[in-house]
Amino acid sequence: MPTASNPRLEGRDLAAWKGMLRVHRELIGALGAGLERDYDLSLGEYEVLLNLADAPPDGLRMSEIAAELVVSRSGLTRLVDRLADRGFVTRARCPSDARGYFAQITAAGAERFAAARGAHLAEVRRRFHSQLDAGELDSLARIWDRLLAPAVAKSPK
Amino acid sequence: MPTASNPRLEGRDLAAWKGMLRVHRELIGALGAGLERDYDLSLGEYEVLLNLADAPPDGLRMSEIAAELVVSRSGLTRLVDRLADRGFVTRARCPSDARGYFAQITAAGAERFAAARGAHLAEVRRRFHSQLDAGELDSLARIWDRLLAPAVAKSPK
DNA sequence: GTAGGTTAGTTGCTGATGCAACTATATCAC
DNA sequence: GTGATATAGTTGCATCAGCAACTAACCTAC
Repeated sequence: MPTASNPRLEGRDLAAWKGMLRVHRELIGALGAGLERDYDLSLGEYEVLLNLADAPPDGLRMSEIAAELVVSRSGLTRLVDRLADRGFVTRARCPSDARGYFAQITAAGAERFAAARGAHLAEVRRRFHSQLDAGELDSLARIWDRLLAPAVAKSPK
Repeated sequence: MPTASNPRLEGRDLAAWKGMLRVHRELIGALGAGLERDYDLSLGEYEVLLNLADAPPDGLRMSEIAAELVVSRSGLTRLVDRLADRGFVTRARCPSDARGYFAQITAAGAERFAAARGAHLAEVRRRFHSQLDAGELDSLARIWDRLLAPAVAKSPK
């Protein structure tokens, strides 16, 4: 029972929190390493390609992708730079807003992504989904939903 | 229903997985920013101090801390370097193994950590625990436990 | 139509992280 | 004991990410 003088996390509170940090790091580490090793893609690059592969043919605005990946705009600029240098995406000016760009996946990008997707998702399923039952997956979905809902309820400044 | 030709994640599988990635990034981002802003500690530095504050007086071996934080040994070396430069930890040779060091928290480190802990945990509770009920926290604890158990069952080489 | 403020995206810079290589020590086989 | 191998920790290097500052374009008020 936490108090002002003993704010420590304990028992299930501790396990629920610390477990997420640990599981996330281990899974991300392992999945990223596999993707890098077998397909020469970082997890960030994979996620950009994933979003673009499912996007309308015009592609997606830079900011949309940044928001989806939860990375800074500058981070996304360089992520897309790297993908563009390798010929996996291209940028197209946005006709309705001259400040903006669409990022679009290229044939080469789609091909690389298609190659990586199967193995990556198999690994995600092996390490994550296959360890859990349907009820647990439902719980998780509900929990994430709950935690994301108040995402805008920022800390009091 | 995923198949070899359609490996896509859908429905609750997608929500359970993607939600973790998103929640983790948002929480870590917000919590790290708060800690940095108010106490000039990165999350990694906070976690090192947390582990040392709860450790026996001799401190902890570098490798133990690295394993606990799930960071590389080189990453931990520099994390401890930074904390040592600021006077928050010291290194002591390990008497029983001349290759090793103990990292120990100093009075200044303990003081800084004590100052940060309350606010940080309040924020963790506000953003995480307080959004969930007891059953959900139990579910999470069980889920992380399940996912960490086979941590050593590495991908087939 | 123009001034003020806002938004999209990029760039300079700095800090953090991991891998691979290295040093020093420990351990095991014999 | 001695040589081969493994482990603890650090360092060089390259990569990656964010913040703050910048440019260009948009938008609103008047």
